[in-house]
Amino acid sequence: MKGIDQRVTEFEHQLRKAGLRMTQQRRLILRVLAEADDHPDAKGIFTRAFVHDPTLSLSTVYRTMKLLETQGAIERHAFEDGVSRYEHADQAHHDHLIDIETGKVIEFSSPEIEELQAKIAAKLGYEIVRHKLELYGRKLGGKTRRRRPGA
Amino acid sequence: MKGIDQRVTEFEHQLRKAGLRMTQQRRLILRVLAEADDHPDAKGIFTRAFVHDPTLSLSTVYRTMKLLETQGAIERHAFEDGVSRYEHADQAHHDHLIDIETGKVIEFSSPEIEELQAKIAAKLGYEIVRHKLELYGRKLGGKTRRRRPGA
DNA sequence: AACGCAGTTGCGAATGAATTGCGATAAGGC
DNA sequence: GCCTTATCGCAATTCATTCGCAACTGCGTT
Repeated sequence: MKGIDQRVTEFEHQLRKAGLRMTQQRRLILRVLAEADDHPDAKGIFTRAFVHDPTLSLSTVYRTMKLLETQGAIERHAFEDGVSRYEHADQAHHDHLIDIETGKVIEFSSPEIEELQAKIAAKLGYEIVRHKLELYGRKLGGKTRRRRPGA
Repeated sequence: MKGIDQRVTEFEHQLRKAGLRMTQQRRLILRVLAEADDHPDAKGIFTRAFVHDPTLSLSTVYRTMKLLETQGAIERHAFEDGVSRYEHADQAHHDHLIDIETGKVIEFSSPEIEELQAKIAAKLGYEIVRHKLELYGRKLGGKTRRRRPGA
């Protein structure tokens, strides 16, 4: 995993290049995002950041999320709960499987599916710019399926 | 294609069974939906219906959409424009390709992708309850690709 | 054909996520 | 350190959707 500080520094350069500034607030929000291993929404990010800086405002979080998104530093998702959820974008593309009972989000990726998508789009006369694939499911079997120690 | 009147009647029976009523408003909205070949949002449905009954209110459209959805008569989609869009659900399952330039929605289905999805979910210990696949793309080639008269 | 009662409606107010206007503040090039 | 201007905090605003409530209307019953 890429270091958090490194990621912050990279983004700072990116901002500078665009004539923008690296502020305390942005640094803090970036840190919160980098430390998150889930997909928090704006309020969630605000809450976590607020602990470290009680002067931070929710508007700033929203503004920063929009900025980060247009800069390509994060991805915004709209799952079925109606709010926008975010995750940092320095990792490889992946899709999501959402546990409809717990709301837990599991990431996965499938080159085969991507390939089929491209093929379908091409057949319809389109090229895919981006896509969204969300699977909503429930855990199999009463007892949690346990992996065999070697499989 | 199933007749509109037939569809309305079917739904009326479905309502009766649930102790609900077939009202003028519901009949009208149902008709508008059945005649729509696109994916209108609440306001769009309201506008089309309002022509036939200027006493109709937007709240009623929203309420009816929710009812129709829980009754399984329509499907609700949340594409990237932030509003809920609807389509009647009497047809086979399909996914959507959205033209990012025109907003046009094209329907398609791919058993191969569905199969892969199930396989992936199973590998993660899940069974899929439903899924959402949206492709966002732009039309290929400067000139509109024309189908050969026989292909 | 009239009755009655619960399901429905229209209206306006309320909600909640996200955005914005504005005066105050602070980043960072000089 | 200074100055320009991007950014911030706050309150007010927007926009989709929902809700409260009194009036109304399906529709099974008499």
